[in-house]
Amino acid sequence: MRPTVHDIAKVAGVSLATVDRVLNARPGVREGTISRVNAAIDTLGYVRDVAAANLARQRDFNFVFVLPDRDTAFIAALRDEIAAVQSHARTDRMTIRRVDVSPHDPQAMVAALHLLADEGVDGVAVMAPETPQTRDAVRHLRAAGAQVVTLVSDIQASDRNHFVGINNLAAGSTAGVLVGRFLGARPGKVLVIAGSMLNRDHAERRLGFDRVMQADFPHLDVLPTLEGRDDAAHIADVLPEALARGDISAIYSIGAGNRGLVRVLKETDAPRIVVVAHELTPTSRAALEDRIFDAVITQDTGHMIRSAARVLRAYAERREIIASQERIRIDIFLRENLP
Amino acid sequence: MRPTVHDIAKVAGVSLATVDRVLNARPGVREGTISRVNAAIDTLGYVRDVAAANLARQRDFNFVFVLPDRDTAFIAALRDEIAAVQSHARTDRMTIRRVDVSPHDPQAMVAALHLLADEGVDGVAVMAPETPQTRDAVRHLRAAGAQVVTLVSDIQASDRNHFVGINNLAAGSTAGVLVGRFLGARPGKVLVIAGSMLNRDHAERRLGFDRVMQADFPHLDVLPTLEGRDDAAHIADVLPEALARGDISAIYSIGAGNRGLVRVLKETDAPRIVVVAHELTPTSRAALEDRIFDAVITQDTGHMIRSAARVLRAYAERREIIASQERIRIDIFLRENLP
DNA sequence: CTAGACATGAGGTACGTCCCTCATTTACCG
DNA sequence: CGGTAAATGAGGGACGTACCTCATGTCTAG
Repeated sequence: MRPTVHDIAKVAGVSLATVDRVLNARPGVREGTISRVNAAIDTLGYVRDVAAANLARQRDFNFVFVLPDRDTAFIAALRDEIAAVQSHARTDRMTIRRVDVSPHDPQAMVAALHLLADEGVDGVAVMAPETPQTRDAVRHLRAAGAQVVTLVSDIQASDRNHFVGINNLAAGSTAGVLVGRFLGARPGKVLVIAGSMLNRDHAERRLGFDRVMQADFPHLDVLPTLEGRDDAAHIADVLPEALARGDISAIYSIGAGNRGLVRVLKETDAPRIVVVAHELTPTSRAALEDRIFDAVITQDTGHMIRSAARVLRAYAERREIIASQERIRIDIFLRENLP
Repeated sequence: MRPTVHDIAKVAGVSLATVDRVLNARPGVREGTISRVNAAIDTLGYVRDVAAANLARQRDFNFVFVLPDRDTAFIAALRDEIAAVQSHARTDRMTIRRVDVSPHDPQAMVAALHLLADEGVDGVAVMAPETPQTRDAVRHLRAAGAQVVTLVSDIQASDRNHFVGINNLAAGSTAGVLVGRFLGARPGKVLVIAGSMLNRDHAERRLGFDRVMQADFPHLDVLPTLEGRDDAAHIADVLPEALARGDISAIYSIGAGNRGLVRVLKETDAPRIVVVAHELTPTSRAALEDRIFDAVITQDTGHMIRSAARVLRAYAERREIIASQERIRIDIFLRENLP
């Protein structure tokens, strides 16, 4: 049988109340007594029964996901996964909400976070650009007692507890290696399409990509970024022109809007182009299956959302997190290993 | 506030005892009453508080991992992850044991499983070859009320609840594409090293590999399997000879013993060979970093062990599993996206 | 020496569910 | 219509922890 608080009390020679004070870091216990209790805890190998604790505490955790209000496939996937977690969360005494914030109004994000802080939520997972304002908003949340996890794109030097996402520099490098090795020895031009270089993750991916290309594939000519605005229609507009300038042997698609890219590639009669893109979505999956894309680099949205929820919960309960479980991998998918 | 059993009783107009009988499928309730209670459950959106339930039930789940007693890096990794889960399991009212079974004695595995069945464990995760005997042993476990999950290598047509592992045919195909595309257009010979073709997962990988090579890279010449017995020393013995026969431009290492492969490759003065191997271990990771290996195809051991534990728990508690969370991916790691 | 602060003990209630007992009502059968 | 079995009600103790109150003991400053 697992030891209980009663056993600790007996072994330490104190009353239940004192054990409770020590366990929950309540004031009014002498140093010496504290260590006596802790010694008893160690010898017994006591671990608090979290289920019973939460039951007694009548604790219902209140977590909120704050996402930009865009309609890319990636955001849609995140929303779906949040919905999935929501339904299972109730079993586990937590309530999860989602707040969508306009990506165009920088003030909106800060206002939303402040609102949540005042509301007294237990934790927030936020996907937001890194600005001095968002940084302060995160600090404010933390000061209000909320746990904060940054999602997809980190907000450094804020007080966030944890970042859920990938190293985008490494992701860009990975894309570079795939493009370089899939092309082989023949020289050629590489077109890079990104949403916007103001976007931190896009800029980092580009940087990682360029580094690898310069170091390992100097025979390839990487063209300046084509800004696709993460918008399929816009990409479909401007891409044909870029392709017409000729000799493009590979495309690296950093951001969203792959539907536009696929449409153009399907219509072009140019020779086979190596394509590496980001995020596994219905579009990119179909493109892999049709051999229009050669590889997709992605982060598992389901894993990210579940990880964010787990981490918020762990911090709220002051439990340790399992680092390896919460590490988001840079997944590479080819046609053959699609999940 | 979440609805409780009391609320159900009120809404359904029955007593607490009846609600309890319905909830726990105890006999002695009329059909009509059952549906009245269920209707109340639906309208209230009641979900059982699993924590409270387990607390009351004084339930402590007893799960066992049964692994072959080999000392490959892969098995070692599994053991480590089991140890990690063990320590966190206590928090969650479960006890996890590990049983190591000789891989050489086919009877030993069956005996071990029968023992566990008689012992009355709540669930077993088993990594065992697929034989009529193991199949029967699994059936016996299930009949004894235990949940069973097969690990790494499936035992089909047994009664197992779930399989935790990857599709090895697809893994082999993935390896094939990587080898083929990394080599480019130039012809050459491809050496395949496996543990033993009697091993189902190895055979499947080989099959997937061959299919892709034939279909997509007919200019490459795939040599017959070199049996490495999953043993580094043996591989180091026989590999130099195979290489000396000349013109090997790629190696696909299906099984264990990569330490031997790395040792030989480090000493050889042959031109750069493309190497794709399985399982991310300290050896293969170092080989990637040293550019001796080009890609490693792997299944996340941590994910697998945690998934097995979660699935056993879910079945034991009769809860639903989240399919996407339990799907084990075929991970591709290059030097650039190492975790 | 004593007031007051601090440390500790003793005991209780609550959380939501499970599971038990015993009494009572309802339904059905002959 | 009585008798019997099945269905239901009423109530309570238990699980392990949190948190509350009140009483008592101990120390220290003035």
